[in-house]
Amino acid sequence: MNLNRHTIVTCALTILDTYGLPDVTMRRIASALSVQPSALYWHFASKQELLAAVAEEILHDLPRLSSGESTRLRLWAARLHGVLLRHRDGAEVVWSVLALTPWEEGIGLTIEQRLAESGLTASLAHSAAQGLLNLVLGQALSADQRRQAQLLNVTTLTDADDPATTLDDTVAIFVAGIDQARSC
Amino acid sequence: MNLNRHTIVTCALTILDTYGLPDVTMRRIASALSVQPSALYWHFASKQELLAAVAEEILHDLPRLSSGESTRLRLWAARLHGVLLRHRDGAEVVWSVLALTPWEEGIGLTIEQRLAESGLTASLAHSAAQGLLNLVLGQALSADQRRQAQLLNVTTLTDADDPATTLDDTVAIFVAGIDQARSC
DNA sequence: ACCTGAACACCGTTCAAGT
DNA sequence: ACCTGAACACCGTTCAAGT
Repeated sequence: MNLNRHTIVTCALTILDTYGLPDVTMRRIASALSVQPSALYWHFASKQELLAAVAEEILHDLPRLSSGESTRLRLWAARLHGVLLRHRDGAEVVWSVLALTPWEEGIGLTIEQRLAESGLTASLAHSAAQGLLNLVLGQALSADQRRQAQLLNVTTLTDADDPATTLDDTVAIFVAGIDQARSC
Repeated sequence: MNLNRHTIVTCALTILDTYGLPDVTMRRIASALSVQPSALYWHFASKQELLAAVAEEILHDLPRLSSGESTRLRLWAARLHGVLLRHRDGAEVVWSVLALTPWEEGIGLTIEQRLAESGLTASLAHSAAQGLLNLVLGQALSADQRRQAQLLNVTTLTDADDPATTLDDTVAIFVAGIDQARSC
């Protein structure tokens, strides 16, 4: 009783971190809040809408990439990566929500604008922004999946790969490629 | 009756292409084959195992990146992208399966080997291979998601973005970055 | 060896009805 | 305005039993 959107989102995040995305179900959230599943539907029209709010919460600490910061792309990418890895399955949640968000309203747009400022053609800026975003999300998703595989020790992994290092390596490569394109 | 693994996989692929991944359920496949759901479990231990076979089928047409082909990375990436987009939700299926595959047995390893041959350090070759794979998978996943959004016309998209063009743009950037790293 | 039938423990969502 | 209770149409998986 006395529910509100924020309480529900917080509860969902707790379940996410503790048990993972497959366990984030409407019934599970409801039961954790000692409420009927149908009660959630007064506050959210669907599970998708609830997950969108969860994704927003995950991205809340992420600073905007403001004007003139095209040189800090690597830093910003690392921060996005860090924010995603702070929650279990964070990358998957954000990705599933970003999929339904028009590009114009997503975080990719600010990257595109910085790249356009820094002298890329509009078309290349768009492609590069999309690529960089997918690269960071993809690395985070892979890291999450490895984390899960290790929990179930399905795999005997030889690598003690640090996700943050690998992320920075790949982003550095991509940014070097962008700089190359700029000078042509 | 008279089921076998191949028949089941083919049926699953048909449902995938026609209705999308959410509709690929054990019960749905069984009913399409006029069989009880439990019958599938004689041939596959779980849905995961079935999906792994589906992913293998999707990747079947993909040529291996053989020795000395590091210069054809762009071409190979385009082929992988193409294979993924040939089936609805293809990228998602392959990604979910690749997540459970040890790196040593996945398609990423061959990329890593080519890059190592071409003069990258072992560590960088590993990162770059992972990044390139995630980039291609990520672009394919995004393209799939846009395709779906357009089917439900959730979004009024301004872009007539060609996925293949964008893919090649981003891969070209990444490969340029790799070449840069090689010459240092 | 290969499949049926029935069950178990779940899902998301809807909707009349209560307070 | 906000929540309960009950239902609907689904899931993946197991397992005794049939042939």
